[in-house]
Amino acid sequence: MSLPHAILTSLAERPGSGSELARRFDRSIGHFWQATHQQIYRELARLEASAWVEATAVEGAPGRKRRYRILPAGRQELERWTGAALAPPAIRDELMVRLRAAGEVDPGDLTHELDRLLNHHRAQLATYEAVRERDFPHPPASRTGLLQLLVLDEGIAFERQRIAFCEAALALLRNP
Amino acid sequence: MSLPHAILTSLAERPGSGSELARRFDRSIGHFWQATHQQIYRELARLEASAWVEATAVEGAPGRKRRYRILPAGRQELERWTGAALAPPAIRDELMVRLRAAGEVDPGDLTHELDRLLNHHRAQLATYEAVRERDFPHPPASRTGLLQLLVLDEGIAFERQRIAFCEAALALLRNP
DNA sequence: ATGAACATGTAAATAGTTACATGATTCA
DNA sequence: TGAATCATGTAACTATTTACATGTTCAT
Repeated sequence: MSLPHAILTSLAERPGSGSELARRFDRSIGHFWQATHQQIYRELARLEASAWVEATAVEGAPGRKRRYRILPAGRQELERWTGAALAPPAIRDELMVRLRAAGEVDPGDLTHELDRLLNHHRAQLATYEAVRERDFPHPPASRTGLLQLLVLDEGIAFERQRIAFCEAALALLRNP
Repeated sequence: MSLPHAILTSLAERPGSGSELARRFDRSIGHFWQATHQQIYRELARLEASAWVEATAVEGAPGRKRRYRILPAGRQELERWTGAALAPPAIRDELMVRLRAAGEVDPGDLTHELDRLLNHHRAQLATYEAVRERDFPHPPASRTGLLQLLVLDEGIAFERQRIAFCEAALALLRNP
């Protein structure tokens, strides 16, 4: 389970409130580890109970906004986890199951859904490419930047692969 | 949640007992939707309660083995699901979170773990390629076969991408 | 002062994981 | 006959999702 460490990483990059983290997740690390705001708030409470982060109330903000910062113990935990045993990914790919099912029964409206999925992946690819142009116009000099770019490029490669796959599946389903 | 439909698909391809399904998952559809034997038994009980599958006791087998078969209502449900709305994948990729973390703290033994992961993906790729040579020496003629091959080739593409990614990450972490 | 937007949180349901238990057959 | 193996299952726990609730500030 990577959520607590994804949050610690995000807070190590920059302190922030729960809602800010939720938005940051939507744009950044959440592309690789999704989380709802409920998950994030619950996890922040746990991280605070473990004394890995601390929170201070933010005056003059709507709601009862709290700003979280990572503590030295939290950074130490993040470092421990970074080098800890790494399991192979637990793959759960609904699309592949669907296509195997489509080999056994009539696929019905699956081509329509594949079209929608194709649009989603094209949009995601465009988003990643825009982020790349904006944040990495030149090769980064720091190790941090190089790692961020490596991960971003993997996102780009993933979306391209998905697009090609959806196109191939559509071609196959449309030519019986 | 695709598990019930992954099981229905597997039973549509061929009837079998819970333990046989668990083994079949390990070799086939489970590469895209993992499940433990406990999950499979629980789900089979649900599918039986929904009258989508039926079970008959197998005489002269160890334990109290039961053979499951898909029923017409189950095939109909599988068909409905195949064309139903398809959500974009919920990505949870621990490796990417690790590498982002490695940009913020000392990566410690991460290179060692990356090496182990690299071996895993190379082995997985070899497995897929062996399956491909064994089961698809010639282009399949049936739609079912074409879809199975499409999915298998996506698995191969995924493993290749992972291997390239692990190698790039290792190169980056080793050259500071 | 009131409604809109924001920030945080509670509660319940579902899904997945881990550890352990039980019954039946096979084989030394 | 008893240990090993196989097949099925129970129980407890953790993680994730979905729906809803509450309090605060800001702009009208």
